[in-house]
Amino acid sequence: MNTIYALYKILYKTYGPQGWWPITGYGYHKADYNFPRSENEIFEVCIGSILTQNTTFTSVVKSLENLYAKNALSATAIVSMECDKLKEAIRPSGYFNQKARYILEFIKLYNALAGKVPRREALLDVVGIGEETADSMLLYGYNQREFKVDAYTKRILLELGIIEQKSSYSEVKMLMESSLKECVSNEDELLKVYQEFHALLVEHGKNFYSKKPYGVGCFLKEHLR
DNA sequence: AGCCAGGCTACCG
DNA sequence: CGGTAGCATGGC
Repeated sequence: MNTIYALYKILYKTYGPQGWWPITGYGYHKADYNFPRSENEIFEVCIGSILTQNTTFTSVVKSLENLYAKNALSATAIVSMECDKLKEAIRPSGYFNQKARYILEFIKLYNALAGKVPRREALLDVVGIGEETADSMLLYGYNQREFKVDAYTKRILLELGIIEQKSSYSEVKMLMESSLKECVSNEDELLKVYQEFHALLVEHGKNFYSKKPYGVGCFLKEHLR
């Protein structure tokens, strides 16, 4: 068992299953991996992935509920909305001008897919979709084995001395994926580990890595010694 | 009052 | 290439 997988086991034992990605009208679905359950739920995860950029998820929930209340939580409904109405609905998540554009740009690709799984490269070609957002859509919307790296992931691994400050997104992603593949041979199990691990890192990050100095009281440091 | 949040683009050197 | 201002609202 390598360090990364050991880290996962500690977090899972501490916090348990997280049930990401939460779905409007249902919420988190702990220990139930049969999500998303429909085309519209896949779409919702993708839109949520854009909305959550540099924003708390509670704000995203408000935006998604605004869209839901307008019966506009689908690709066809959003493109037929007035752009100002879209902005109004997603306003709570911040950056509503750019995010409205990003959503409309994404929908072009989404419609062209006709239900198929997008290639990572195709997602990255969409304005407003960077590496983390692409991996978020693929991992939680399309159940693809793509590890999602975020600010907490880097912050925690840096504090533990596992990566360096200058480590790039793809370097961290590859480290996580190669380490986990060594320990988890079953592909379905590996997908679950990717989904839970990222959520667990966020939960742990909120607890010990949101304000400086980072890592005060973090028990991972002791466990990995 | 000020800092941070489940980032990305555009532009700089 | 790596580094950073700007984007905007809400919560604490």
